[in-house]
Amino acid sequence: MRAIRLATPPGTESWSGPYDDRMASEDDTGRARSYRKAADRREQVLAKAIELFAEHGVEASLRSIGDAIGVSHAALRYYFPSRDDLLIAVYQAHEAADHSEAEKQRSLAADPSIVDVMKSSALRNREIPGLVELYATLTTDALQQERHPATREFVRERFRRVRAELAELVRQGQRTGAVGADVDPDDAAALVVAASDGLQVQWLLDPEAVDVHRVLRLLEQLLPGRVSVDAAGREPSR
Amino acid sequence: MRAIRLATPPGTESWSGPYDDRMASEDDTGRARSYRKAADRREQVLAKAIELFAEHGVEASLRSIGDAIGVSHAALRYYFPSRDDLLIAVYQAHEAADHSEAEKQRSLAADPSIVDVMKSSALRNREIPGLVELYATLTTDALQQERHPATREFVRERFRRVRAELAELVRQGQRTGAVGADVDPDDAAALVVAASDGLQVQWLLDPEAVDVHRVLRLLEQLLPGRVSVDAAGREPSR
DNA sequence: GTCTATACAGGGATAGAC
DNA sequence: GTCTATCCCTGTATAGAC
Repeated sequence: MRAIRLATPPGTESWSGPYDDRMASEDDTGRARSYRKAADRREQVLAKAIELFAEHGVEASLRSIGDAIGVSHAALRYYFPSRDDLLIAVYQAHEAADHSEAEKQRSLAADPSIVDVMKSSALRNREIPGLVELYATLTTDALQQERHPATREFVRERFRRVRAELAELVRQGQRTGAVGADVDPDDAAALVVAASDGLQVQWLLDPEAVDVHRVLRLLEQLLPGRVSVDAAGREPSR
Repeated sequence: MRAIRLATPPGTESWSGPYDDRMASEDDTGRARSYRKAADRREQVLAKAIELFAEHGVEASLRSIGDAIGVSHAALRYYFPSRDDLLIAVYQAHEAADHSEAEKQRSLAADPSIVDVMKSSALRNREIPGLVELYATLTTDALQQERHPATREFVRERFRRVRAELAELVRQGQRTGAVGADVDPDDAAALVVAASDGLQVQWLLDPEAVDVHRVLRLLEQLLPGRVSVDAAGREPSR
């Protein structure tokens, strides 16, 4: 239906078997031992959500997910208190998978620049436009305080964390002289995140018109800053 | 209820009087002469929408707007085919007002740089977070093809137009030597738009953490590019 | 502890009143 | 030409089955 793909994080493969009622077994207290079942169900919901978001974009409804696994839409809210929480969980599942992917690549090229990080992230994202759409949606949902309080907190914290990590990379670059000393690390971090996010939105809307990777390369050429660039017109070697 | 303000564009002041049924008068064909009325009604709906979006953010419902002017929510769709069209109209009303404001400021400082344009826009936007929220919402709604086709077309065209205008500014800057010749104008335009949009989202979420104007100034310092910067560490004079 | 039934408010859409 | 009634499909919320 839609040319949108999401990465399937490890451990969330679709559960094709019939409903496995482990509630039948009981422990010595006589209470249903349903922890394992609950965890599995949650995984099943998450996996199906990833699948349907990949197929139909963020527009996939809770009812469609519930139908697909044979429960009512209300049942989903037992595992995910709101649709927002499910969206967040899907994004986090991707984030975890993407992080280990990034680790793998990072071991190849040590001492990455701030833009390197975003560039390789952007390259990976090209394969999963559905996820990028979901991320962008979370980001603006977060602006609507009363309708999306959970999303607001999640996105706000994520921005803080990412900015802090990137600012640290900038400081490292300044110590090695790769980045100009006149660049404020926090400002540079905010700038790179903003550029990266904004470019991906433009790209989703107009893939022919905007090349995220190329524009980020432009930013990379600029970012060394005037101080170090004055020395020479050299390429950043990383 | 909410510390959100939108600019009230000229000609859309709230219509406080009772319902003015000009349909009573007829022209020589005997048909109701309702053009004037329809135009007024549309203005009234638009004004009330601006008011309620300012008060409650984008979350204001069609029903609340309809209630506020004494018609059913379905009636609004006679003037605005969908809620998206109403959102777009509100944004366009702002855009028009903002454009004449920008013209006024531009006459003061001739030959503006590409970032100058975004900087002064960002300064004006600081006063109207509700509008910035609405713009950001339009932008990601546009990604959802089947749910928001009208928004998609509007936003896509707007991005194209803005990028083209800014790219032209970059070319001007390259002719005067203010911008390095090694900077691709289209890429620079996409970059500045992306940074500007992305920063405003981060600012809305965390006003203490991100200073849009200051980060755009950083980008401005970077943007002259290596070629012209190699010559000297001078400030852009504009 | 896990889930269904059900009700409600929101946006979208249509038929039809007048 | 302007608008209401009404229906469908969302996500949210609660009561209660088991």
